[in-house]
Amino acid sequence: MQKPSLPKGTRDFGPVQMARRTYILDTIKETFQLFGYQQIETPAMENLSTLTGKYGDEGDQLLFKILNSGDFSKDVSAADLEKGSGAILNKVSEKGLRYDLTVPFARYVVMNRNELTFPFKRYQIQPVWRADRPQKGRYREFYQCDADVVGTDSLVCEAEIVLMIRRVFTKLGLKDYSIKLNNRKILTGIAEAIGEAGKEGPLCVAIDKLDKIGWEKVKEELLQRGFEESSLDKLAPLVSLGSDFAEKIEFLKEFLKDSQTGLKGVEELEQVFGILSKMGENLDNIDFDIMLARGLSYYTGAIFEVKVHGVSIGSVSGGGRYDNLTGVFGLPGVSGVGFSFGVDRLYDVLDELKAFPAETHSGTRLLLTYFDQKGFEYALSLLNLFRNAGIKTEIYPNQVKIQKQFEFANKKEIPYVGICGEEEISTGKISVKDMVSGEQVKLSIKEAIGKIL
RNA sequence: GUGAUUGUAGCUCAGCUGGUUAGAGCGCUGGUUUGUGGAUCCAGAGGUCGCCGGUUCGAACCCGGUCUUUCACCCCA
Repeated sequence: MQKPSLPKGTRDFGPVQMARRTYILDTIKETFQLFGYQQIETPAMENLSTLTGKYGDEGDQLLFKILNSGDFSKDVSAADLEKGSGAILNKVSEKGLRYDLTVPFARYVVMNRNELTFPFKRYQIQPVWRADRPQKGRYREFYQCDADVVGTDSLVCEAEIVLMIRRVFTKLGLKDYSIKLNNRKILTGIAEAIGEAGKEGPLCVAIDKLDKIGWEKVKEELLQRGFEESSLDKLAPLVSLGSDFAEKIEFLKEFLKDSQTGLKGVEELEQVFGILSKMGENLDNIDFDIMLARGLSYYTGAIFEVKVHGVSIGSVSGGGRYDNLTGVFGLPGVSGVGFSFGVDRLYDVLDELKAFPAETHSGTRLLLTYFDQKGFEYALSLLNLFRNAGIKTEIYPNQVKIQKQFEFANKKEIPYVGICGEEEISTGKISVKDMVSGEQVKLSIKEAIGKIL
């Protein structure tokens, strides 16, 4: 007999964890629906050709590939083996597990373009898999909760994303967090303004580490990546910018005055704020972070990232605007914007903050107990009466000592125990014991239902 | 993928520089209570010391490999 174990980076979820996960998921789901998003699901596996090349070289490495069924090595020659794993991959595997929900969604939109009504708002809550090295808040199997709208470039969508994030966080009782907001065009503009046009990619990667490693180290890294000393001097004033919104915007308008794209980015951001204020909303929890980058290369406009303060978990949500997501699948010119909640990380955050509400009354309310065969049969006859009244009721299935049955109720934190003995049977009643207070009263079935409901 | 780190009873951990039958708390099982749980008391069960191999008279402890945990880098929810 071998000891069973789980694959690296995967977890089981017990009853308590599942109750908490559904609490988070229901909150998110309800919010998405409130904003008019419709749910879809896509298969766990996609054709490898759908997935590869969408996440960069790093991403391709992290894809879980599925071995072909049957004799998977029949097409592999000795010469292929010589060339290494790259040469045999497409001969042994043609499917892979989904890496995120955005790419499968893009595929879905392209395949169903004639049936969909645009702008199309969909949400999707499913697990994704990454062959990453597990760490705190990082798993190989985890859930994403995506909401995207495609077929419109309206900035109302951006504003609504902010509102959805805020609503979910409020419902979950989280107050100390910030929705970091930036615009890819501003980053492009900054690269242009400092004389390093087109290099916003490496610029972002390095600058993203500012909090962690400091300006000096960031400078070092940028020099290594081929940035000019003079460019970095121009960049310096941005790094030390204050936190005031208006101040930042004014500064950027001046700083980016020669960059069409950059100014467009600033304008878009202002518009999002404008829409929020027309909706009667404030800018609470919003943090315009000029240095927010985010890795995914397909973002072209707004970018979001949400961090909860005072916890060791990384970002719990992120997203952005993409102008041409479906282009690779042959449908160009479809703009979209979307974001995603990481349930597993939200769980870790709530856990760390001890912010889960006390156990809800989702479990059994009443356990019917008895002493002997007669009582057992009496209890059986009562089961449906309680259940039909809407009370979650169970009976201890094996005839054991009544102590056992009480212990069972105690461990499962069942609040009421109904006792079926001689006296109760002869009077057609039931003794109901409140397991918290210890009080016990003999009641008619009707009265019992009234008490427990 | 690179560099570290962890692994002893169901859980949390002891186990001194390698030396005889590996311990504790909690939990679990049974009893104290033959119509009653959560508290007390009594008794008991449970471990191939992650796995494989090596060094040694002798390994939980030393060495190598492997898996797993956690962490940094990379990247990300």
